[in-house]
Amino acid sequence: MVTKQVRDAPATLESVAALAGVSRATAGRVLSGATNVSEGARTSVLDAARQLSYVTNQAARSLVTRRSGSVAFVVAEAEDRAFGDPFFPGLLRGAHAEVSAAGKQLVFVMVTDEQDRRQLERFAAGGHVDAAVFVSLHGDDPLPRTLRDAGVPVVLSGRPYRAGTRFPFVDADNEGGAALAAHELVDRGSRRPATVTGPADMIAGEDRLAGFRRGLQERGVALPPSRVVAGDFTIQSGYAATERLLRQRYRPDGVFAANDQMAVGAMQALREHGVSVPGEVRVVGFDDAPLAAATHPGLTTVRQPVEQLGREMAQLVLELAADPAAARGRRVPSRVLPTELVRRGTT
Amino acid sequence: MVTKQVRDAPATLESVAALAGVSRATAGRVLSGATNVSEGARTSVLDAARQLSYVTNQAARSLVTRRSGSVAFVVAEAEDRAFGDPFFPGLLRGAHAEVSAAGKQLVFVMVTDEQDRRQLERFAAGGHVDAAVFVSLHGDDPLPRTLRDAGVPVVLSGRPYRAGTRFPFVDADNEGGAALAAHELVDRGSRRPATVTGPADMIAGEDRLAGFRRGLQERGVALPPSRVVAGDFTIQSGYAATERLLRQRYRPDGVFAANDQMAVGAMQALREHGVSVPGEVRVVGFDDAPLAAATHPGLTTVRQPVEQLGREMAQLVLELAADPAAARGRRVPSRVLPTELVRRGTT
DNA sequence: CTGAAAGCGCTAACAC
DNA sequence: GTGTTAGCGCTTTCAG
Repeated sequence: MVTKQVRDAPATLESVAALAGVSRATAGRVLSGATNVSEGARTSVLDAARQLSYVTNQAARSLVTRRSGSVAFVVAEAEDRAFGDPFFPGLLRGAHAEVSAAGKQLVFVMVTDEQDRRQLERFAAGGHVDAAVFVSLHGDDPLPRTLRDAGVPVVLSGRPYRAGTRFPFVDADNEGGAALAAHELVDRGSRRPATVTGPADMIAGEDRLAGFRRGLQERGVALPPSRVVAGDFTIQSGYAATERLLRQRYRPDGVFAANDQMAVGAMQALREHGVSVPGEVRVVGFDDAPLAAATHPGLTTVRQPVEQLGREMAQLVLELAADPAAARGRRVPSRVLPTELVRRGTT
Repeated sequence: MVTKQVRDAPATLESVAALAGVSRATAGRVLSGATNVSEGARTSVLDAARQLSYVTNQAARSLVTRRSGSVAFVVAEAEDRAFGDPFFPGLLRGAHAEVSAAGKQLVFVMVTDEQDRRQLERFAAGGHVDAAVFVSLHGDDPLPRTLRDAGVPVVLSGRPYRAGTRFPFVDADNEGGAALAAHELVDRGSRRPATVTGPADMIAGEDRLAGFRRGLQERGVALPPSRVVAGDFTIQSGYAATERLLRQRYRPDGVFAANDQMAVGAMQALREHGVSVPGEVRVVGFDDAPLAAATHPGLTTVRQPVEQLGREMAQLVLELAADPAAARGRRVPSRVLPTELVRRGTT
């Protein structure tokens, strides 16, 4: 029968060592996974630890090792845009899985104003995190650089806006995925394809537009400026953009929306104007959000591996934290993950 | 000009005290907000701290105070259901705001399997968190009790499933909100209202059904069993449930869906069957998710203050952590937040 | 009101 | 392989 340890003072390395009949140092070596310990010592320490349900005191360890054992997941968003999208939960989930598997904890940080910023800077400078991943950064935020200068490895989600800032990042292949969408539209018969783009200040949107262009070009189909209309990743903007498209003299017969939300808006507009999908107009989205499977007909879209993106971000930053040399190295070890077309009913 | 402190060894209490010309003890008193310090000492310490950009070493502090300065945000979900809903990000955001305002950090924890469970138990037992809030608990999970028994204050999101488990919780007034929905339907003219319920194992769904019943009763309108159909909070289930409703001999002229997702599914089904909304059938949802504003017409729904729920959870658990006596007290200081009807175009 | 001193529990040299 | 020892930076009695 196991000893109830509920309310007592927690076991310390000292007590474990005593029970195991070894020194504190040896007990410590076993529990922190050092190799140079005899088999006998190892098992008796492990036994003792189990009996006392020993848990290492992270504070004490941190004090001497100067590593906190935690990774910051930073959401930097001025407005609450990031909360509407299906992205953020997946990234969080993936990052958490990886961080947790590494035996570290994920500290969630949201940065909305100047005060938050300063607090995070202090927090990081104080050595409270071993690494940080950044999500949904707007424009050219200086925060990552600040942290990096304070010695904290940083990885960004999404290709950084300015080419000059050499930060490691993890991103989906937006360009390639959009080309896939273009091919699908054309191969299914669209001859006058159009696209609803993302906001100008988001690089993912730009990449998708570029990829769409390339994809059409590869099929020898033109994309006149009149068939490129701007959206902002919301359902409403997809709706409005599509109405604009429908007012044109020569209606498009295919729409690539730069994300699924806008594609849903597009479908609403098409339906309300009595345009059949995919009969008269084909539609392709991007993301493969849960929403995409729930429309009627189901939305053909480009899937990006959201959770995997989160995992890779965490993995990468963990590597950098483990090996500071790599972090300072020339090569920026970014990762671009493949996207794939998910064909449903709108093409 | 401020001294660059970027790469140097971080300032310690010792160095601050030296610069300020006081003892380490006094410096510590100032920086941890004790009152019994002379004005002169206080200002010189504060100055010194600023100059050295001192940040207290949380590890060292924790080691002696035995408090970690962090709060766990625990997502316990067997499947990924919790990730589709608009709920979880709002709760997280609210909780984070409050935790952060209290100068503590939010540690994000996901529990999916037995191993995660054990890890969290150890983590908590090791004193790594001062408190924990639980989100999207299924059925009657033993985890909260385990933590509480380990001395960690716990607050749940949503009324606990079993009445017997006396945990503090924070919840929206599901019952009252659903009654509002019933009133709206009837007051707008529905005489044969129906409802699409949530899954049987989720108390929020039960509460909403009960509230809907009460609301109809208050208006003297009947709800025959044939007009109560089961869903599971997904768009697809709302779609399917509504199709079932439409196959009945006497079609309903109003639908209350227990969440917005199902309401969206319901609207899809109605449209596809050529039924006009709100002309022939009125629809009311629940949650006021972003989606609700994006349908055509806009979805009338019951708003619950999601972010506020998160805030209150954090607030409550922080209070309990600050005052252990309260935590052990008789009274369970749960909080139920009001809901309100948001009228859009579907009624 | 302030200072001196004693640890909190752990790791990392350094001997043996 | 293993034990001894010296702190990591902070809070907290306890004197003064």
